Amino acid sequence: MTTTGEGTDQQVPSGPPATAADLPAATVRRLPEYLRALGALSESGVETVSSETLAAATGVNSAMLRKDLSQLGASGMRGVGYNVGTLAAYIAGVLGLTKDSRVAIIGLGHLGQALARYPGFSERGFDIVGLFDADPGIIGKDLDGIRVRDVALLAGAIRDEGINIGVIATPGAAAQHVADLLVDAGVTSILNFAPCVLAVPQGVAVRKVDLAVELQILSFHEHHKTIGQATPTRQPKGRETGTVK
Amino acid sequence: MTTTGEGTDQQVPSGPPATAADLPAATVRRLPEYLRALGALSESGVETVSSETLAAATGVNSAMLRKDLSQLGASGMRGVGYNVGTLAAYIAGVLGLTKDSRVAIIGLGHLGQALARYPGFSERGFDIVGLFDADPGIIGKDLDGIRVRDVALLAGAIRDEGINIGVIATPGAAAQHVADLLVDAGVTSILNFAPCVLAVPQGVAVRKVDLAVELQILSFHEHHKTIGQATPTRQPKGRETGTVK
DNA sequence: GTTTGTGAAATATTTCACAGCG
DNA sequence: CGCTGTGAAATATTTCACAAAC
Repeated sequence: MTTTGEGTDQQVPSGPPATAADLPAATVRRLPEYLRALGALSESGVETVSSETLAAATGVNSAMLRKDLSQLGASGMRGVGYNVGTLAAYIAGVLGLTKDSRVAIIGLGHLGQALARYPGFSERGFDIVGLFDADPGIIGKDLDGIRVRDVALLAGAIRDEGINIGVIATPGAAAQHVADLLVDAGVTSILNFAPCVLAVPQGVAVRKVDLAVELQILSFHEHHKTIGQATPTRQPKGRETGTVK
Repeated sequence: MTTTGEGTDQQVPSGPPATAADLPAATVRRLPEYLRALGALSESGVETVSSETLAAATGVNSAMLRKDLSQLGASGMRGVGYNVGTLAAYIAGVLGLTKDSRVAIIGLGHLGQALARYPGFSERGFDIVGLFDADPGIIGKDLDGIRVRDVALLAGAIRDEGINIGVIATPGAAAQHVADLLVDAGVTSILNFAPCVLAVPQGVAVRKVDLAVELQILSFHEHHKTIGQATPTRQPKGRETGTVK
């Protein structure tokens, strides 16, 4: 917490980000994808990867991948490629994954319960340390060793337990109230599954995931099916070997 | 059997989309959001809405909203605004929501089960008609009145039951296989929750939702929260509605 | 008066293409 | 050689600002 400006960012052991403050949003969105693909390569025992191969594994253009990485400050070896382990560690550093985050989930209906038990979170360094709900029928329930607490205890828990990410999985009507609680207690990162737009002060990052929205976008493409369709997301066309190569 | 033609555009009650085939992807992504906000307004008894108000409710710039709508072919009344009901019907028509879609969910671990029970799907016209898994311990289980079937029966069910959207909620290792089954049986719209990139032929729309990716993007913002002086983007706001992208 | 609809400008993002390094 | 790193071109998207319509 000592650094100001940008000159002397403290270096973490194996090659952490020196500059990375204002990456393009589009680049940031792709970093987790690169990281996942690198993890798969690493498990396959691959040591080095070319931008072409890594790009194929993540469904992007290789030039874009190189540009993304160069913007991070990561670098490869010409004629060779990128070192899988080094690059993965570097990206993890940029994403701030070197220290685990502490997550609270608010709202433990079906979706919230599924999120609480989703192994992908803890696997990637997100510790779920608090579960909160307003329904007395759910409070007290134990989910994989974590007891659901009354949402009235949320603010205190955030402060006492170092929670820095809030996941809102309540009905839409309650979401803004929960967001206010989170923000007032100092949380600046919110993942919102409720179908509504949250109002938050500047400096608070909100990401929204609306499952029905995704289906509606698919519905659009289904409805306007013509030959030589459009691209919904970044996806490899034709027929390519899906994952690792 | 992917019927290529669509020759006769079906008539929607109050103003079916005549042109809407190749909208910008960014516009399509926002349509479900507009629709949701319009639904909320409608429930409040509001009859007319200005682009400024609707934009605020969806977190976008009003000029962009107007441009989106004009690209759809929807129109408002100058000096007045847009008719809530008419506009909602129009957008629903463009999205192809006038007929219900039939959805299969494959993979009924915690996430798949939560999706199967998520009320937001049926509320918005997506009928979940098939649940499939490969685990004998889950096959036969009843989830809200729908019995989980063996994934070996998937292809037949797609053809017999008119399933046109597949939701993949399996582990990553099984996802490509399931995608192949879906595509071979004629499904051209896939929502993928597995943490991997799917290879599909042209003409198949895939959207991917990776919950851990969202948290990692938040982690990035959390990690790089410093400064605050750098770029004062116009618009000093105390409390904005928005989403970090 | 208010608010839409839209060209034109401003940004952001992606792709191309190639120089230069190992 | 093969592959990275990157300017420059091509696209896509967002915002501005204002004339026209009600």
